[in-house]
Amino acid sequence: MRKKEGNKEKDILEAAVRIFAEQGYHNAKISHVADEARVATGSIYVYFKNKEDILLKIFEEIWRPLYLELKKISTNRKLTAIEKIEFLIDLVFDFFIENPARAIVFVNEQNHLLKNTEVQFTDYYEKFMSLGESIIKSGIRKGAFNKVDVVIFRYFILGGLRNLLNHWAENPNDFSLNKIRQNVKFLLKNGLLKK
Amino acid sequence: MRKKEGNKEKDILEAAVRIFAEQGYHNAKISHVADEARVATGSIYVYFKNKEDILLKIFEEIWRPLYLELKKISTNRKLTAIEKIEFLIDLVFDFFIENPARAIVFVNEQNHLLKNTEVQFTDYYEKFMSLGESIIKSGIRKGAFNKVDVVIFRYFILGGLRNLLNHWAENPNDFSLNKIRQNVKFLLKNGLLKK
Amino acid sequence: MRKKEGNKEKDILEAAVRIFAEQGYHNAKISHVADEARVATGSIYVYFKNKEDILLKIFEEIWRPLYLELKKISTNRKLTAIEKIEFLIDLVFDFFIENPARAIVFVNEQNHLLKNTEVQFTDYYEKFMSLGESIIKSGIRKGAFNKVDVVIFRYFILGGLRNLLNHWAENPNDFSLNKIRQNVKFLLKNGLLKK
Amino acid sequence: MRKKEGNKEKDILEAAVRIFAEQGYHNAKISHVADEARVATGSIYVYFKNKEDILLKIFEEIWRPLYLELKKISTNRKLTAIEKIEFLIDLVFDFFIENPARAIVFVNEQNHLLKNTEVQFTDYYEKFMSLGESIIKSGIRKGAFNKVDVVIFRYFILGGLRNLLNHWAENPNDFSLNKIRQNVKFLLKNGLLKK
DNA sequence: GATGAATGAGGCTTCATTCAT
DNA sequence: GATGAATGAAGCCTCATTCAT
Repeated sequence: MRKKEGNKEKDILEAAVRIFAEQGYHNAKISHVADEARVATGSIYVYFKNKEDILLKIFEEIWRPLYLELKKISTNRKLTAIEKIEFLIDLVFDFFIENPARAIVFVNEQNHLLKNTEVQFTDYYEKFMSLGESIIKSGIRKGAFNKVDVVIFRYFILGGLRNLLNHWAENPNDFSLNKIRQNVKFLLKNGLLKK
Repeated sequence: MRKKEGNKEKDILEAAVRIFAEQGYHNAKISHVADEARVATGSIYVYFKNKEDILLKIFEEIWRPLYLELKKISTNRKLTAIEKIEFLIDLVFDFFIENPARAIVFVNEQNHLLKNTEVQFTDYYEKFMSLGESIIKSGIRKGAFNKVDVVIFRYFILGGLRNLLNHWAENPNDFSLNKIRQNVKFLLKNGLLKK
Repeated sequence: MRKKEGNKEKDILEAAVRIFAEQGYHNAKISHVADEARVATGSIYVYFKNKEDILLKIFEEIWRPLYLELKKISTNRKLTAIEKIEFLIDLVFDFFIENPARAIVFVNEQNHLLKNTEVQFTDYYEKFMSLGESIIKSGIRKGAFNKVDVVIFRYFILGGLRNLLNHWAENPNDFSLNKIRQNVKFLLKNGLLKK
Repeated sequence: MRKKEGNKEKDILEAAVRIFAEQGYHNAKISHVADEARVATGSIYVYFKNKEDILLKIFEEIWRPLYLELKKISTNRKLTAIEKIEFLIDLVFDFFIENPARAIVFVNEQNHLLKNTEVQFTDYYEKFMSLGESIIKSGIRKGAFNKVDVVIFRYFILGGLRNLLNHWAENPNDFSLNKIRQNVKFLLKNGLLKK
């Protein structure tokens, strides 16, 4: 019996991230992804149902580890709410810093997928977001945070991070991710106005 | 003298915003846009070079008025930096509130266009952003604002706004735009931490 | 406005009959049909939903006229049952004699279509068959015909005709259609056994 | 000496008959046949040159036994011509009654194969047909049968039988094969007209 | 022989764009 | 300018066949 040669599924997924980041999902050609993964076109369909399925799996691979890590943070009783938020930000930055192409795909393609009601977007996304919300809520309850609307806050902060990650990933030399990280944390904590 | 009946160019542009918002630029069909605009498919090409050109014009119609309005605000000597920032936020919200579909297109399709080096994205975008930056810079110089990195700040705030606008436009009943507006202003000014 | 040039739908249908007859439906390529019809590949899809739709329309064009003609025959009060049967046979022969390729498609592709429960096969087929059955039934009732099972008879006679038509269409020189016609009529009337 | 366990070739052939009958040869997938035969896809190609070869072997398995049996009948000096014809019909019915799926494949796929000049269709088919013809001829010579054209007769009768077998195999409850058998024999002998 | 992962040629279909009227 | 029929390049996907184990 012919054995699996290496890990083609992983190869394809990683190639797809690179190609989708470079050209955008809709402009990317399956045959190009196959080339990048050093695999025959048909092999893609051994591992994935269709083009969209690749994208779905990419997002699964984004939100599953992010959720699992955030869960550890959120259940850590030694951390205050603000520390948890800071760790959350670190988590996101660290995750994408190791694979900027993934950041670009994340930023540019998630909305289309979420809008497409035909497909089942990974559950881990909503789980991650809920966990984030509950951290904020607990901070508010304990009197540490201002009384912001958590849902609004979550979309705001995620949108801000996404945009920064995107611009960093597209132009890594414009500013270091650590500088971004510090600024975001500062802004989140203190706002723009000098006290 | 007989004017063009009904201004087909405007009809097409508005139809395209609705269709692109609904289905996404890449999934939208020109023939569908034509139907929505109650115009023949071929007529699209009388007014636009190609499909991408429609999108480009849509963004021109977004950033030109935004820039022109922001210019008025930024040159108003009676306003403080923080007031200008608040007006900027109001400006963006007011602009999209009257046309949520435009918000969705703005959020989802700008990155692809910016990345495409073949096309000349509207200058007004960069002009708008520069103006925003200079307002921040001036606020910092005058000691009113904390010393944040203005470029980082601009991407962060724009990303946050975009994401909120998108979610509001897709689910207008989840939260009122005025509530969003207040929360964003508060967050920007004071941050999350209670003083 | 660009007007329809000639009758492309008819051209395509006729080309498809020829190509499907020559190569079989499954081996036939749409691009080949387009070439044969002197039409661009894409034009096929202006007139037909997909490849199968062409086949469906071909059968519509077979059974509709056959049914309409048989209706005239069956309602003609001057004809006896056996005369009607003879006319029915003539009808089928005359119909295919003018387009042998149509006979081949009819013979070879109808079963696949009938089996495919996804598609709606033309109603005229069943209508035609019912009319044929009722002619036999009336002949039996009037004592002119032997008491055969009409459903069995209908499948038997149609199968026999189909097979003859097919072999004639594939090898028109082996025997003349008129000789076939005479033999079939004789067999149907008198059977094999000499009295 | 160790025999091949379970006779894979036979398993594949029988599985193929079932699958081809269900879905048609062209829609049937080799991998599906392999599943049905509980064999790996690759094993198919150990026993058969390609997909078409399976079909060819199926027809070999149809016409060889039919021919061999008909030979016994035709050389039996105790039988009259009409008895031989009746036995021929019984032979065909008995053969397919034990495997209706085979009847469906026989009906639907033989023409495509016969048309394909690349492949060598089983000799037994022509031998069977010749034998049938010679029975008729002898009946005519001896004055027992009407003077029909034997070639026309053979195509007619075979087509009729095929069509009946097909409809019976697809809808076994519509009519019993024995009833069909009686009707066919009666029709063949006496024809439609009452004497 | 047996396996099933891997292959890649090929075909259907889509749809932005063109063009004759 | 306006139309919408016509075009044809291009891409996703299928699946018979191969081949390394």
